[in-house]
Amino acid sequence: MELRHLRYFVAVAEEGHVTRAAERLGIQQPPLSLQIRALEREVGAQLFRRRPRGMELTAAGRAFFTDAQEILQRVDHAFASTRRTARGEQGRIAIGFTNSAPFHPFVPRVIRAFRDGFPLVALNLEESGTSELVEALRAERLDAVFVRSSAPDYSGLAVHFLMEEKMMAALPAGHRLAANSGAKPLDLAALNAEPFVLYRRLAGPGFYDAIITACRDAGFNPTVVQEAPRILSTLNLVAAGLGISIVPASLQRMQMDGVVYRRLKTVRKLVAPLSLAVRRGEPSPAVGRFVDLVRKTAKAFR
Amino acid sequence: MELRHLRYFVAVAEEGHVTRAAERLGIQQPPLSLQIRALEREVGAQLFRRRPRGMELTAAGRAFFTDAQEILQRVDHAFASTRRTARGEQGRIAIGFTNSAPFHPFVPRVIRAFRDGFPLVALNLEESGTSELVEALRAERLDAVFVRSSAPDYSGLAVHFLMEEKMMAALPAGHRLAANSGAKPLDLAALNAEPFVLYRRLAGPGFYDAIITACRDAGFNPTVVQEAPRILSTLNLVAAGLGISIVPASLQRMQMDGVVYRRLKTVRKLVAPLSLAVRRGEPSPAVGRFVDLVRKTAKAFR
DNA sequence: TAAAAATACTCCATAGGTATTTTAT
DNA sequence: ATAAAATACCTATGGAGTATTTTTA
Repeated sequence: MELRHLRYFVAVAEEGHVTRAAERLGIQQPPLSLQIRALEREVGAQLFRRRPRGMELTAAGRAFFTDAQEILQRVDHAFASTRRTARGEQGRIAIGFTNSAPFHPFVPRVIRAFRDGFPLVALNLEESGTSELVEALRAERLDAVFVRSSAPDYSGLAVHFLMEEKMMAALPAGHRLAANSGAKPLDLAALNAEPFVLYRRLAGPGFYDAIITACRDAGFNPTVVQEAPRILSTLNLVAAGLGISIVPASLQRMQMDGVVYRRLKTVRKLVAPLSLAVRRGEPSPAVGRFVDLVRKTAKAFR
Repeated sequence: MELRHLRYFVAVAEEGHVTRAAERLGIQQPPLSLQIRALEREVGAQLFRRRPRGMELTAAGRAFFTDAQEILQRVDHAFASTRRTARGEQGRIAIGFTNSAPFHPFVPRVIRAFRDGFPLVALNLEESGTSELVEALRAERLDAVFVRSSAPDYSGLAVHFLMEEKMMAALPAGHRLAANSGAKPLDLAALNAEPFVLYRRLAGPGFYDAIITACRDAGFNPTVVQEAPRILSTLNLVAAGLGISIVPASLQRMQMDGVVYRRLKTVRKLVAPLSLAVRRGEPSPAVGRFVDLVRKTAKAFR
């Protein structure tokens, strides 16, 4: 049995005449009659009662008619759905974020833009530490990951740099250096004797190492009094007066009581990059669309 | 596109190799390759990524795979379902009963037997007056009707006689004729002066006319003091002492307080037939099965 | 280099066309 | 008598077979 038989059968059932159905199908009556009889033979049941003025569905024919219509409809649906998937307009993408990424205004904005542009692509969003995300990406549990480190082990992955932002000093309110916060940028060396609260090294080695290196370049070895598991915890600890920290500028959006931000003199490498990592090789169309949109939006954002 | 393409596609997707799939399908590799490419061309999307060691589904291919499997499964289902319908093992039958029919023990028994024998045939059961039932049967709202009249207007219908039962006198408890109820059959002429309560003529002309005729043959014109809309109402009125009635023997099953039954001397035509009416012409297979079972069971029942 | 898919061709089964007959009211 | 399906026969498209080449890890 072939779909042709279903198409022919439906036409005859709807028209009630082999001749009229043949006309509609663009073929002649005799071959259509033969195909219908072949179908009946294969199904093993009479589908039509031959009347002198046309064809009438039997009970079995009515049952088959319902199914045949559904099958043909499903075929059309499968074609359309597959084409959409190939164009990247339909599917499912799993996206990961490091804990600090969602605070950058670009990230929620671009996710929203993708949702609007590709409403048939289902998004799975997951927040975790950089190393877990990269592992999940390699294991194909995630398709794209927003990371903020400049260079962990990205082998086998394609990392698209999106943008970077300055780092700022986060000081407890009332700290001596917080006094003239509107003033000129702070010299890193001025933090020389301060106790540091930093985002834990294991979860995201990028920031931690960059800060330590920058301090050493500025001539001192910072005292890290505590590591925090999440970037927000870092600010909570600063607010509690345990020490100072250095965080991406976008964290200013968090108007957190008890924390004052102060610009830092530009130092090479002491920046917070934002990148999008995907697996190397041909991505699924939907992932391709996502990467394209993220890169295009990032270019416009800068 | 034809089902062949779906069958071939599923085989290649499942095997991961054109060569192995061709083997499984019993054809050669080159034509299978061609069919797969033709399918891709018609869908308008690459379904496989050609690897040096086999074929790998693309995202679009995975989407199509799910649909293709469902479609093929549905085709199998349609065939099986249609065959069952043709054999009368599946479908829907609407059956009607006159008000008095369900009291005959044969009726619930045969319905139960059909349910057990043909569990995939859905039954719609409806109880109504004979004329309404016959009209519904002609209008194809019903497929088979249990009737109890011997001869209303059955033109265009096939009426299968199933069995008949005696009529009995239903007397109020304490009635003078109810005294020796275990005694010999009552002569109809003995009811000569009694007030009669009868099942209304409009709903079921059969009983009414048969009783009147029988009484006249016995030499008197019965006084009908009330007509009841349902056979059970008749018994309620008898129990209330309004009069006596003549009802099918199966009504004895209703052990109704205040009603005593008494056998009648056999009188020609004063019997309660039970018949099954269907439309003339070729019935649907399920209806055919039903009629066959009812007639066969009735023969055994007699 | 080796396994697998693609290409080039040949063949024939069968879908479809043409002409005519049969059927049922 | 007539409308419609069935039958008979013919044609040719395209699915499948055989032999060979190309591809890529």
